[in-house]
Amino acid sequence: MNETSASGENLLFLTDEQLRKGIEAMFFAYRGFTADPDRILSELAYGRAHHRAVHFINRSPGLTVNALLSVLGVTKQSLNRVLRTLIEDGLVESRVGRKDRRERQLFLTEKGAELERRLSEAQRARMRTAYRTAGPQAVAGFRQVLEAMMDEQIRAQYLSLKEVRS
Amino acid sequence: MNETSASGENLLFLTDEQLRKGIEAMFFAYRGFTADPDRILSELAYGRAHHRAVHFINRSPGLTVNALLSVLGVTKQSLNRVLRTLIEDGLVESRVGRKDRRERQLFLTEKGAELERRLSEAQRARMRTAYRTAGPQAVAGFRQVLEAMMDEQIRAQYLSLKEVRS
DNA sequence: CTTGGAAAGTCAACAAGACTGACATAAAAT
DNA sequence: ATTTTATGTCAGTCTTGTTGACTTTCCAAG
Repeated sequence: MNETSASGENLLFLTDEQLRKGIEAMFFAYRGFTADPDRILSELAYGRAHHRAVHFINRSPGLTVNALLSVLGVTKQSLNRVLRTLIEDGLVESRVGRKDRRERQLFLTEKGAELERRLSEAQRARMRTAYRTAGPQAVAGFRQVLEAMMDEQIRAQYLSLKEVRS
Repeated sequence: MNETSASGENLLFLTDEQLRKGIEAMFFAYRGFTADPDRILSELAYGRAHHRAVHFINRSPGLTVNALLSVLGVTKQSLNRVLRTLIEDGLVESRVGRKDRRERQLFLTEKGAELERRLSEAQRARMRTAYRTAGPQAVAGFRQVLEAMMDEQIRAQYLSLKEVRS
């Protein structure tokens, strides 16, 4: 009822109005975040699902289909359609697993890596600009809040990949 | 190649790897951000599109269809399907515009407001927890980066609603 | 060694929600 | 009177999610 009740301490300053603004900021920012890759993808008759698959295959070459659909949070049937077109178009290579031959290991081809670079460069450019505009301290806060917003298991997954691979 | 090259200044610290982590943080956090409302919506055979419509009608009662589809960034055909079900189900009321009788002004019914509260409370709860975990300074940075990530016109739209309505 | 799950992946069919295009109606503007 | 604007609707397409049913491969218990 009293909006100014938290104005002194500034630690418990979470009015519903401020939370609502945060919610809308997420919504609008996410739209900006996906806008540039979306434009590139639509030229090629691909969608966001293709982008995500290519992104994570690039990040972890050789990961299995199961690992990929787990990180993407979709069903294997849904992923499979996307994956099939990427393989048909020669962007992704699917090799039979070395140890377990039921598994398929996924890799980007040179052509796939090229698309990945194009997409992620567009996305990074926007992120870079936003980071520079907001400044280093803001970036740290940005990451902290986003991490706190993730589901538990997802956050663990995310944090476990925080280190750069050699 | 050398990761520590930016460790001194900490102003131009934007390695591709750090940008990639930011991109993934957005992806995973957005999933968390929508997870709670999605669960509620699926019980009711609604989707995210319904949530967004209800959210913005609640924020700006009496806004026109045109204004709504502009803020949502979808076509009228797409919005219309969602809006029709919300009106049929008695969550949204569409009144002929007072000044311009071509326009329809949109309002939540009590039932609609109830769903809005349920959805936004779930979302606010997560946001509140994330904010408290990260702290006030992080929250400020979070908002700064998100604002910088929006498209120009969207940001203007967003900022113009920054003030609390009476 | 065989057989009977279990696990990984694929195929088929369906649904939500986005899109475009065409058209209808009513009201406002010229 | 004519044109423009705001809204709604119908039809059809696309992406990307879903479930269900199937094949191939592995492993473990008898």
